[in-house]
Amino acid sequence: MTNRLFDYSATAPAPAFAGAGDEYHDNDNSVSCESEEKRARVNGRIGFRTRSEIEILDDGFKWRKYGKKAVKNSPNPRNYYRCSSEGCNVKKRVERDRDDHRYVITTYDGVHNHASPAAALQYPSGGYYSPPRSAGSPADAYSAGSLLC
DNA sequence: CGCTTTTGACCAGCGC
DNA sequence: GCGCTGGTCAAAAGCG
Repeated sequence: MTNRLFDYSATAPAPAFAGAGDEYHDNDNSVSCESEEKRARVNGRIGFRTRSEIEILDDGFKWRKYGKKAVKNSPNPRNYYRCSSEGCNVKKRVERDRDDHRYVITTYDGVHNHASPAAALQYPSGGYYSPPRSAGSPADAYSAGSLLC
């Protein structure tokens, strides 16, 4: 990786990272989503779409790719990333939007139990988690709950 | 030298 | 019971 150029046209719902992470979920509406919710049984799962030309969004953490798989839902392959920090078992799923190729769907699985290297440089206050620099308009950011269904 | 990336295969879970 | 999809691991190669 090494590309730090990202269009933060959209930003991740930082609050969800805090730990409470009760998932996103537009709630109501998807009854079929329930099974999906059960399967999740992992707290701190967030999905959001970002308008970016690159699929590797540098959110300040060091991600190591550990797998790639072509899913039937989208003609594009899905990439699986994992936080390279020891003790941090946060996983990230990145795939291009099926309808808008200029959008990438990023799904975080888990919560970082350490401050991001980049955040440490900017927020040496020993913050648990520091939101990605630059606050964009959450307009594009939306709960991918319906998307994952 | 160390770390990351890449591809393939294997396994598990769920649905029909 | 079988098939399918998704997800993860492992080994090797390349690059900085």
